[in-house]
Amino acid sequence: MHSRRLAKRSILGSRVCAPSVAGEEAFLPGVVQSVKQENVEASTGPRRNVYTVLMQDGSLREYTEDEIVVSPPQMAARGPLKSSLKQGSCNGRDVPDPAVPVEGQKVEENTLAPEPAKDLRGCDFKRTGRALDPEKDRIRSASLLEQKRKVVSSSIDVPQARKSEEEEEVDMDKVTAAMVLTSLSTSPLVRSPPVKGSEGLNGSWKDGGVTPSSHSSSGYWSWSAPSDQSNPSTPSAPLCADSFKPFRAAGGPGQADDLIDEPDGSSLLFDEPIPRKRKNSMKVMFKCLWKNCGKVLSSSAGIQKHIRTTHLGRNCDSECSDGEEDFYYTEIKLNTDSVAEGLGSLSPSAPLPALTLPPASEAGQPNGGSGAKSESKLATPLSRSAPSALYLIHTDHAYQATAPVTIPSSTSFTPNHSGTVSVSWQSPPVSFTGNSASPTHSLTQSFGEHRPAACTVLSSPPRTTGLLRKSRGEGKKCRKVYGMENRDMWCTACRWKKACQRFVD
DNA sequence: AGTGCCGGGCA
DNA sequence: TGCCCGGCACT
Repeated sequence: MHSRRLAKRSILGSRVCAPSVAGEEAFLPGVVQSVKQENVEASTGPRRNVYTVLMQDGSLREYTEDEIVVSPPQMAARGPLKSSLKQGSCNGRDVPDPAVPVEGQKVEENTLAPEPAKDLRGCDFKRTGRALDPEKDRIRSASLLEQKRKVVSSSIDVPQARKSEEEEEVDMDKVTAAMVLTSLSTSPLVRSPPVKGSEGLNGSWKDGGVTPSSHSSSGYWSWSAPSDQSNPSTPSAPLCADSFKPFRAAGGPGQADDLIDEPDGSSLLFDEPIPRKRKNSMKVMFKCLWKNCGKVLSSSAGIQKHIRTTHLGRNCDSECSDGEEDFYYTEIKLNTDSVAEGLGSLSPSAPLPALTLPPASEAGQPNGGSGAKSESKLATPLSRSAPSALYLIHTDHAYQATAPVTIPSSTSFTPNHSGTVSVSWQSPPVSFTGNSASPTHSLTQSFGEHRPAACTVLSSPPRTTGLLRKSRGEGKKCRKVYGMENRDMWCTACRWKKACQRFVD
């Protein structure tokens, strides 16, 4: 401790004034070159310092501390160096330790006190100096601090326990910068355009903290119905999602991705690093990014066709596609383990039409029934409504005996005994057979055993009686003509409650 | 409710 | 086979 303090107080290199000739009053300027101690009285007597001073004239002389004074430029007040040095220990406890080697002092000076002369100002010096030239002292203090800072920063041995506020700030800045860099390097959002924070979904696909997109629906990640995307031609990245998609907090990634995985790192939608999943648990799906759509199909062809026909208004096949539809859908991977849930959550939120397989997607198959059957197991729940709709349509047509689908490739004309011709449409194949309805009925009035050929009904059983009855004749009948009172006048058929043979329509 | 007519039973 | 009728569908 003493050595350090002593060193700081070293006057080596200090400008001093010393008598040109010992004992004279004339002082000449010089620079202290070295200090040595000598004991005046061997063991008990006080030891004194002897300073080697390089005088202005180039001569080296030795002076005791009593003989030299600090040079005027540094010391406004002249005085014995000794007093100055001794008073350098402002607290009085710090008496220069004679035992400290001069060399040690030099070393200390070189590293810690580049300008030892300034340090010569002890507490008293500071007081006096300040009193005499406060401004100069202030500047020196500032300079000293600066120098000390430099020295400390360059020294390996500088204790780290205590740092200046500036240093702490610097460290904090470093830490902050490191954190920022870390988050930037790990956050997917940095690379994907911010989209709207939507349904939390979306983030879902949607989500937690920061939402994935600013104007797109999350729909993407959350499977919820897509919100509106302002520009259909430029579907915004969802982001949902996950999007959307939330600015993943630390430890976040992975959890939110359990449901959906993005295989393509280039995708704007699912860009963040995702824990690898077992391949067999992933199902690739294709999601339409069109505004207010969000339809999800299991095949790229299907989604392309959907986009082409539904959004681009092109009814042509893929051959005439220019590939534009590729911009409006994205490929997503679903964890099949949770597909059911995903679909379940999807159904309620997404518009039904968007989830069903419209005829357009099965354009090649006029027969809706078969198309529905061909639907993949996964897509079935999504397209459940389509087949039923078709079914109803067909049954309805059948009921009206004009089944379009089964339009008669051939019509049969059946002459009956009354000379009229009955026309019946024989529907192709299928499972049901029965009398054709109105067409026949209006043309003929068949009696007894002979009935027109049956018309096929696709799915709904015609009537409870099984066979379709001929439509009621519009013309007059015996009952009407003769009335109940004249039943005797009726034709036999009418009496027998059979088709009137007398008044045939 | 009235009417047309099919299907079935019976003689 | 003829007669009769229950019952259904349609108007």
